[in-house]
Amino acid sequence: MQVVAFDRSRNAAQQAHALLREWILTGKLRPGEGISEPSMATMLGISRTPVREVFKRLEAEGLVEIYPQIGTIIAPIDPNKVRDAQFVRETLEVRTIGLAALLGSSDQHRALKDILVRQKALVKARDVHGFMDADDALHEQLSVMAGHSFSWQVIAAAKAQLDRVRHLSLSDPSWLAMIYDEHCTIAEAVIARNEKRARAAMEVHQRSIFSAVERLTQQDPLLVKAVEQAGVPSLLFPAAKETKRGKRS
Amino acid sequence: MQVVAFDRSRNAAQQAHALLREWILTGKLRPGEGISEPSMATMLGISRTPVREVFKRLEAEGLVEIYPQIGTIIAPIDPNKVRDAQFVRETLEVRTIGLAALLGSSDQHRALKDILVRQKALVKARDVHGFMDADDALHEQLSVMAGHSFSWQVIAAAKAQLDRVRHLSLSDPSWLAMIYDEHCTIAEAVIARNEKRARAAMEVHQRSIFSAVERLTQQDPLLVKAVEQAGVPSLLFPAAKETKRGKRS
DNA sequence: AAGCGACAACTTGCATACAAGTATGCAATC
DNA sequence: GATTGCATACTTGTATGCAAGTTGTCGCTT
Repeated sequence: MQVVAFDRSRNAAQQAHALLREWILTGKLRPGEGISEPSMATMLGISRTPVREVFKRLEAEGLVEIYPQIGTIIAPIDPNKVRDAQFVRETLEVRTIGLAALLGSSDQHRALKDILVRQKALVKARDVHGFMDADDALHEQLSVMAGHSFSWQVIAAAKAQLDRVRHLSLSDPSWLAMIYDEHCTIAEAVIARNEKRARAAMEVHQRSIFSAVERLTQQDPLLVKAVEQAGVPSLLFPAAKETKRGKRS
Repeated sequence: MQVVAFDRSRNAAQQAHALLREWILTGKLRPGEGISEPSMATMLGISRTPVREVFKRLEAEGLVEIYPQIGTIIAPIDPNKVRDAQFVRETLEVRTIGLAALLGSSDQHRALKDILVRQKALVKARDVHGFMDADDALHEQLSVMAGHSFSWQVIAAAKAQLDRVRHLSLSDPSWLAMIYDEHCTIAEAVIARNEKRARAAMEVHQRSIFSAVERLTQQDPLLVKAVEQAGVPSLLFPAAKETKRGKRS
């Protein structure tokens, strides 16, 4: 029960959301693990209200599942949900990259290159966290270039599901280099204003996730929601810590 | 300050969310109008906590804007946001309809026809609310047929933005018949398993929104967020009701 | 020993009180 | 008359207490 220090002068709920989201995406909180509002509140050094707000938001993002009067768990990997997230992201980003290739200005091309330079350094430093931030920045920049900056929010929500699977499936950060290479290919095509090649490169980039779910299903089946099993939450609390259930006073 | 009766045995926040969302989409709560957690709580006969939860959720859906320590307003129509919602919805639904045409089973074809029969009656009855529900049901069914049922949630969020503009722009429900006709064309193509025709019909269906924003901009400019104006919330409270600001006791 | 009932501890949902910040109207002043 | 300072009532953010429901364990009964 480690207490995390927060900046009291800034919004507690936002900070807590960013933190928990990162913990879930990076696997520090594992699928199926039980969490609760009071325990998380004391852990973060805040009250239940902002924690509750964060839980609701994470539920909307598909990262936790709340069972009223029972408990809350980190959402297990649902292959169907991942498939659909992949569908949403690929569909939007492939069309986005086409527009970005057609509409991007040379200023925006420079911004793209800057991000890639930053990413190159982060790959070398094995900084997974920083790389994922830069990854988001790059894809957001592409949405801006396509003239649909708001659609990035939709893409980001879908991307979170996929990033989580990738992180759980591949603990070794060797995939950073591969993604960086794909980014370079995409950026080249965009800067060359070659719509067709950009779309093809983006498709390759997107499809590289496919195998991760299967790998995860094999190496750690407990994290994956069985297709027929509707949901038996009580069976998914293996990480119940110092519980005091049943102990008479 | 009318008090709304809630079913106390069911989730208060969910009911309140459905209600407010409908009020916003149908224009009962107009863009720019100020709302507050306490006043809405007393109006709905519940406490601030579930109301606050609803406000946060509506903010995530882009239907309200929360300014801390200042107030909350029904989100003005942001042309850029509408454009991007249109982009997201069109991109996803056109690809979805193609898959639905290829993959739909005859059982699902029957379900599609059933929805259309229901819609026909609702058009005749001028039941806008019921029609919009059936509209959602139809588009959700298409997502299911395409094998991506989860993506409906994304489409629905974008669709809300567009439905709101349509409702504000066209108070006369004559557009129901037009939409119904477009639905019939789409369904025909899907049942005929004609992917290309289905996609074309869906594109037509989607593009019919475009003119609505411009019409709204002309007929009621106050509802539309000016492009250069970053956001002056205090100026957007023309509907401040029986305020007691400044009255000494 | 096996089955069953009661209870304790936990969960989230809701209500309410307090805290911090902001805008508005009034009043005093220049 | 215009401006500045201040009091007041509003806003959302946070903390906490209570209520309703579920689960698992203990202990009694059979």
